[in-house]
Amino acid sequence: MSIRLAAPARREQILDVAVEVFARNGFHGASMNDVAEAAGVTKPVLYQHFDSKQDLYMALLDEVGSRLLTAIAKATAGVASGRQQTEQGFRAYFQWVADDHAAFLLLFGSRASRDEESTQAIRRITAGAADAIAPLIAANISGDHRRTLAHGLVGLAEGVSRRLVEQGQSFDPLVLGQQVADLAWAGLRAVHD
Amino acid sequence: MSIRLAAPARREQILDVAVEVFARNGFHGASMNDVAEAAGVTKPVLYQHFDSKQDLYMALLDEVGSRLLTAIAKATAGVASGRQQTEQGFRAYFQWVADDHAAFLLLFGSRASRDEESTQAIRRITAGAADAIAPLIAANISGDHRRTLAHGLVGLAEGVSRRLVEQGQSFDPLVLGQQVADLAWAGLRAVHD
DNA sequence: CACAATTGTTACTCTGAGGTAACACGTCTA
DNA sequence: TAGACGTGTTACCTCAGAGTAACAATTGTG
Repeated sequence: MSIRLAAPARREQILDVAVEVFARNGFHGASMNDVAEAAGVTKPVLYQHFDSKQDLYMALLDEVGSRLLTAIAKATAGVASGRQQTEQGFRAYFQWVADDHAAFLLLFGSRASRDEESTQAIRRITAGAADAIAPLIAANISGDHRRTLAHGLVGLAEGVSRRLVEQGQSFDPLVLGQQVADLAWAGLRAVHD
Repeated sequence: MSIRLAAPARREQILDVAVEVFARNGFHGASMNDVAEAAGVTKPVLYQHFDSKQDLYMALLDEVGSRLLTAIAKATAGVASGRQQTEQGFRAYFQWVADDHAAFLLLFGSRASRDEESTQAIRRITAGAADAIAPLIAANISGDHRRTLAHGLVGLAEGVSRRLVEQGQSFDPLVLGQQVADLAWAGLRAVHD
């Protein structure tokens, strides 16, 4: 028998290990048994805390995604200039990636398998990030077009991060954030209609 | 009994419909029965042409990915200036997306579920695209760092496309390519060490 | 200590789906 | 028309893995 934990603590612990397991093996590649084993527990315990595998997965996406968006929002909150917002936003993004590779892989890694429901959840997250970027485009283009380009910049951060994480390279989020912000900011200035 | 087709024709037809089916439902969301039904045929026929579901999937990724890389290579081949290469490259990318939404979703859509093998295949494709972009960065930075930023620009195109395709929006690849190239080129110029 | 509530395990059910053996139908050639 | 070859179908096997019922151990409370 494993160490007993009170329900809330067990729930947290399951979430913690499940991020790792799903990040490593993907949704379909990881069984509930795998998660249970990683938590040092047996399968029915998981079902005391989550209705289904899907339910567990969604809880993870929500938790991890809101951590990302919150980090970006906090980082850009007190900053006035668009240039600075860009830099602080990307820094927060890369800081989040550096702090928790598994979280990044869960949301954006190549093995993040997705049914309709989780696709929506992840869309909400990227859309949230894009909404933070869209206002920084000065050019006089339509709101929709603006959002499309903003999604491109979210993809930019994603592409950079995916390579670094998958290669297992360590990086300095401050430096990287500044460099990507340089690129992005200059790019944003160059947009015209 | 369905219409009889000669083996090579049947194989092609299966590949054609399988792109659609996998793009719509993802690897795990689509069963071999689904593919067979879409092809107007029964399951064992699939296994006359492909060893396994995985084998079929890999054939699709290879085919579709090489079409993308070839299109980019062709578009940038005869062009001298980096600025022009950037524009032609992105235009080819968006043209490919516009021509075949399903192909894009198969490789980069949110439902492209991936085991180790297909992850590698898709990495090879994005790496190929990044290799085309990397030399365009003028700044004196390390090759590795250069490739990282290049992967970012691949992600840029991916992020833009994903939004447009998932929203079902039509777009002009020439115009979009130019706009994204404007952004990317200005960004690339701004990179420094 | 008694016994209730909570936490955990063993051992199962059941379904979806990948894969296959055996057979049937068509078609082409002699 | 015989029969060989290529193409397709029916009907099955098999197994991983989600989910659960019944039971056991632990902890807290009068």
